[in-house]
Amino acid sequence: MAADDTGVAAWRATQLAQSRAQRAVERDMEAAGAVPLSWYDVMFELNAAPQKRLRMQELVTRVAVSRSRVSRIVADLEAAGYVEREADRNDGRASVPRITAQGREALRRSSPVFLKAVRTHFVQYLSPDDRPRIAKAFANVIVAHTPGDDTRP
Amino acid sequence: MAADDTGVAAWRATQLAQSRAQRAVERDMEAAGAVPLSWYDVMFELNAAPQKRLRMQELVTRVAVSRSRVSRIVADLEAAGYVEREADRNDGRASVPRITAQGREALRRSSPVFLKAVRTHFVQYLSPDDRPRIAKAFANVIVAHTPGDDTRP
DNA sequence: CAAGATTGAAAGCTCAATCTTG
DNA sequence: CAAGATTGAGCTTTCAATCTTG
Repeated sequence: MAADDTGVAAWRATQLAQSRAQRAVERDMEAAGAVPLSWYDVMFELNAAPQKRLRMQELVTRVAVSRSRVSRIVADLEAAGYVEREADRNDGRASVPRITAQGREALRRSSPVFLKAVRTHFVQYLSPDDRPRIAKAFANVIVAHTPGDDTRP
Repeated sequence: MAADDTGVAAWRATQLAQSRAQRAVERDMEAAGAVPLSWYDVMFELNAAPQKRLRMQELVTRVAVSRSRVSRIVADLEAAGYVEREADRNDGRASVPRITAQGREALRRSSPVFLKAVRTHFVQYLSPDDRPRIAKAFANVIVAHTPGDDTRP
């Protein structure tokens, strides 16, 4: 039990730091007239993808919200003109959102706000050593919770 | 900008790892009939406090949810008999929840479930070196977002 | 009138059910 | 009948307004 202390401490620190920093970033983005953080995350992933598009399933594995939430965010982005849905030639079930020129423009405008907010509220407090270390450590947690790797019923 | 890469990578990894691990822990606790994670967090902090009690304001600085959310959680805990509210002799405005014997019992029962879930879904994937390092690094983020330290209008 | 705390209204998010296609 | 995705219903969380006390 006592041997778990540092593990539980890491857990609690992660919860607190993440929730506080996230709320601060969201506030900054709203105050600056940027897109909401949830929109930003989705558009960022689409923009980084090979053809500026991703199947919904792929998208879900890259962002921190549930499948149904992603559906609604993409619907909102589509209504805003930031995303268009394409069909997959090989699989009619799939829905493949792609970021539009307008969407890239919105992303471009929001990007400095996002980067500054993340730096101000989060990155600034981590030593340069810690940054890649944290990214790498958490990558292990993430893959463990990514469908396909797990022992699932 | 390129110099920020590791910082942003740390940000994204933290968001993903935290949200996935938290949902997994919540599922395990519910499946095992333990108290919800949000209840557990609040009761844990009350139990760790000097007199097994804490002013609402103090409590808010120790958990990862908003002031109003803590109000509602404490109300629910009170309804469940896990917490009682006391008045502060020196300040009639304050509300001072204290964990009851029943609450401590519930905490005791849920504790192994919580610890196992956190180990299984989170701690296990961090190297023993990383654990205290992450806790320490994020402590800086947390204090920066704790009222009183900040330059606030 | 400021500070501690609660509450009403609304937004965010998820689960389970559903729809569609392989 | 399984897999990809969306949707309806409902719980969770927050924001802003309110109530109470210093």
